Amino acid sequence: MKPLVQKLTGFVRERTPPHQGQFRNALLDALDAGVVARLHLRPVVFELGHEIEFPGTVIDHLYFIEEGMASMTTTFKNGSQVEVGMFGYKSVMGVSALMGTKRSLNRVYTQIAGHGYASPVEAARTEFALGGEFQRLALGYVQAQLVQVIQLAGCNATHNYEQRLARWLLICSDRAHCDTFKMSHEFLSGMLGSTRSTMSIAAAQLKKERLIEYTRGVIRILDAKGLEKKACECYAVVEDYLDSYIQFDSGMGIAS
Amino acid sequence: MKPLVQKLTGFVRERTPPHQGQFRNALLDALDAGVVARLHLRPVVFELGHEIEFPGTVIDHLYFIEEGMASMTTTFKNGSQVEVGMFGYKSVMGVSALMGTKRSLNRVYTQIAGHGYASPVEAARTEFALGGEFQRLALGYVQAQLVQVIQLAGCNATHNYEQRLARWLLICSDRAHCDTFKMSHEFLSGMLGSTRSTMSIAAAQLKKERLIEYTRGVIRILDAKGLEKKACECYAVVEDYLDSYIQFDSGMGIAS
DNA sequence: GTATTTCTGTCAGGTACCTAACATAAAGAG
DNA sequence: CTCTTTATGTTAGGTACCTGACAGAAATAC
Repeated sequence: MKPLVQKLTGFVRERTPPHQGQFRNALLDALDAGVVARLHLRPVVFELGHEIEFPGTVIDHLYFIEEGMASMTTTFKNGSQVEVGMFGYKSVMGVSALMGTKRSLNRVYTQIAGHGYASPVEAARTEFALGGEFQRLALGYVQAQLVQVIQLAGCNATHNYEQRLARWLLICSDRAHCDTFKMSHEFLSGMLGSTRSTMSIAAAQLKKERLIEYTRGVIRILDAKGLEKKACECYAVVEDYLDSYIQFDSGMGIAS
Repeated sequence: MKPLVQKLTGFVRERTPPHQGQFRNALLDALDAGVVARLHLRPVVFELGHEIEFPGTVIDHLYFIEEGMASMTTTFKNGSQVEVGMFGYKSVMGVSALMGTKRSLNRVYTQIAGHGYASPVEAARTEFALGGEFQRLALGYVQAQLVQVIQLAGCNATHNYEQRLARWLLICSDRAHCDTFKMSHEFLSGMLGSTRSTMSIAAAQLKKERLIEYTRGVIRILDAKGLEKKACECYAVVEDYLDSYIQFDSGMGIAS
């Protein structure tokens, strides 16, 4: 089996910055300067394929992505992997360390190179224990992660690969603020738990409809709106929630 | 489409009680009497099909099951439902109310009738804010729920219906402490996002191997060990974590 | 008792996806 | 430039599952 992690540098075209504030990580940006100081942030670079968490390893830092994207996968006994989460500039990685877990339960690794900040887990735990804004946002993010994976579980049981590919590309684009990624069909098949030939067929269909274009390992989204129509509703559900969890007293209960 | 909720009274044979302590809900049982008093518990009965949470509705109580089982489902636009979580005597329902969400996001309803306790959400929030044992356990449970749904997402993408049916029956048995359930193949197909005929074939195979037996809407597990071999590993992963989250400083990081 | 409903067995025809090849062409290595 | 590697197109044959249907039998209603 080919390695899932591949070279991905270059080709990441920047879109508009997400915030006017100090941080491009939405969660950090929502925090007061005093809180941020107590998190003892240290800038970090996420190199392509860098393993951020590995099952069984002690979680020693929380990570806030500013640019780039990371995936969480679960590995089955037979060695096959499936993606079960995606992290970007609206995410914190390692929150399970605040939930009573000492060691990582899933593999998390960089899919699109970028950078961000690390906070030592003791500092984060101390700040969390104060019960203030940081606790509120961290818990809000945990809930957002739960919403995502709930939707994913349903999606995987129900929707076909063309829909799921469209969803994946859109989420990837949102997480990383870019519409062009360096990734092969082989790689995508690993993310969606499918096969290379199935991905080629699904991708060819999306290309035919002029929603995406690609050549040898580079995919670009041409028509995000059209892709969204093609994708299952799971994309919208997940993104809507992620957009809302940062606001205090938000519509996080969603009316419908 | 037939209603998913069906009559289920009777046929629930009791197994050994889970605890020697005061509560049969594992989480309540782990709490000090003082904490329990502050939760303002009120006994409740979970009648079959009773809706415990509904999307968009304000969460006003947390519920601790002592007997019985409840499911969480997600509903797609086309009306189809898939189960994305199961609750039993090791669970709390409504924890998202402690995570910053006011309104329920998914439907939760009783699958196997039983009873338990309700705690008004204000009391639970106040106790949670103290940062003590209750907070620790509630967060541990949220993490356990995350582990479950992560595994489910992978399982739905990877394993076949025979394995998934075996897993479902085992989890159901664990949640409800019983090995005989009143539920039809039609009902099971709804839970697993499949069709009645597929479930009939999968169930017939398990019956042929003498792992289960059934007649017209009543299923009994004959050989839990054998069923566990048949089931995918997802069953063991989920149950192991649920067994461990209550112990303080537990193996919740799991070594492998 | 009879009539109706519910549950399960089964099957025919179809779709989605898989396995596992083989072919082609672009990119990269030397 | 040549050779190798990598990415994609494509296909043949097979499996798992779906749709939709029909039949028989058990449970329930009357």
